[in-house]
Amino acid sequence: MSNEAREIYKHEEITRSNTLISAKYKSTLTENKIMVLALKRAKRDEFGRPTITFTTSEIKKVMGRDDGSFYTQLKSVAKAMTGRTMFIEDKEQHSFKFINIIHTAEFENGKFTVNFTPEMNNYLDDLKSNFTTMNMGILVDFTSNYAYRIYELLKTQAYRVDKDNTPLQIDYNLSELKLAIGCVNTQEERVQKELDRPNPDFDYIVNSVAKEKHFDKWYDFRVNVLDVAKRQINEKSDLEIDYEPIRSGRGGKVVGITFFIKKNVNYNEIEAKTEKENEILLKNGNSVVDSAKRPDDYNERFEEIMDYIDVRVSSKDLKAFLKAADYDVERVKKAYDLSKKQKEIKNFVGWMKKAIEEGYSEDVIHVIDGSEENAKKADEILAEYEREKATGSLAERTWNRIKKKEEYQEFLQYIADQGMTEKTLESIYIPKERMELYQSWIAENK
DNA sequence: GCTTATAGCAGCGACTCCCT
DNA sequence: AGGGAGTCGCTGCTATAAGC
Repeated sequence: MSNEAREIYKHEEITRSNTLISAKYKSTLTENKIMVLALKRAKRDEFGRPTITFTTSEIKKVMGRDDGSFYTQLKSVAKAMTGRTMFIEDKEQHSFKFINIIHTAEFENGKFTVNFTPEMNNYLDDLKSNFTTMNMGILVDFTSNYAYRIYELLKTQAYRVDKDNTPLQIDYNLSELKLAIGCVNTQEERVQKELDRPNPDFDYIVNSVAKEKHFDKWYDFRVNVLDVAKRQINEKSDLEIDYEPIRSGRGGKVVGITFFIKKNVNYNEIEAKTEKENEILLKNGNSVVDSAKRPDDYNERFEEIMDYIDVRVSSKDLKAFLKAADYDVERVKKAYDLSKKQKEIKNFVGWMKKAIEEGYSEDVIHVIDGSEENAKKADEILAEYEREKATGSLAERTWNRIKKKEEYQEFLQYIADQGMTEKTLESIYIPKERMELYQSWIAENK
């Protein structure tokens, strides 16, 4: 896809999106990740209500820890999730409202079940399609939810930035902004009532109606919300923003904010990172892998290899190839070309790594393939087997065998019914868990 | 266990603008 | 012009949670 087409596509996506996700109060990164997964995979139960059930191991993986605090943490996550609201904006009426997303989130018998509110039926499909991988990557990168909320708000306007990338000016009433990003508790009955009116008086709501509000002091708001948002958005997203306060009245009270937004010229790198490494992020439940000693065009090199290698391997393995080759794309390609000439490779990943590290030439391979070297080869495979057994590649291979079976297509259909694609399955579950899933499906259906 | 980030509050001098 | 109300900018303190 050309860069230009990518730009157009992006804008299309943004302008369609009028539903945003926000937390009532502070929410953790873990909660965000689980929320994203829940939205992506929710399906309707027998009453037509959207619902999703996670296994313990899946949750643990997403949370990235397996210690004693797991249960306590999950409790707070569940609590925070039930406070999630969706932001619905009616631009013509110049009003907006928040609706609750989650009815209950509970942990019972080793399963974490999230029940969405019935209202969510109207928005779920919209959310699934609008909540793209890119947004997901950016979302989990923000450590401040206000930063993310401000990012979303400004991004809806980003399509108006012209080709010269001159900063686009957007004015916000301070109270309106505070309501929109969740600095003020919009769950309060009176607040909701006021917000539902056409052309609501935001200053009145914030100053006189709302009971719970955060960052009432301008300085605190500036330092802890605006400055943090500016820093994080400029560092992590495709936008570059700045702002200025609008003052009026006695004492020079700040009554509004003027934002200046433009495209972040450094974003290509960030984008590649978020898109390509998302699955690893979810797989490991960790933040993105270390970036030490990588060439500047690492992502281009990675993509080149990803395009080149047709065999299905995880991006983690692809990265390992690249690293083993000292980030030399040609060395990886050469090894891959060679692999295609082999009669049989039992462990593709292991073979590739070795081929890259030891620089197999066609001659060398010839000898190894020869009958007199069979014993040596068998030993190598055995050693490889023992080595890989510990790291899980054995399961990976077993999984690849399962995928060749006839009933695998039926299994795909089954998980599709659960709202999951093959890609999602493979990015969320480790091979061992995939097999467990597969086995329980066999047990139930065969 | 120490550090860092987020959140919130109190106090006080500095500043801005309104009003007389 | 200048007194004063209202607000800001900043320091410093505390609490909490997450990361190292």
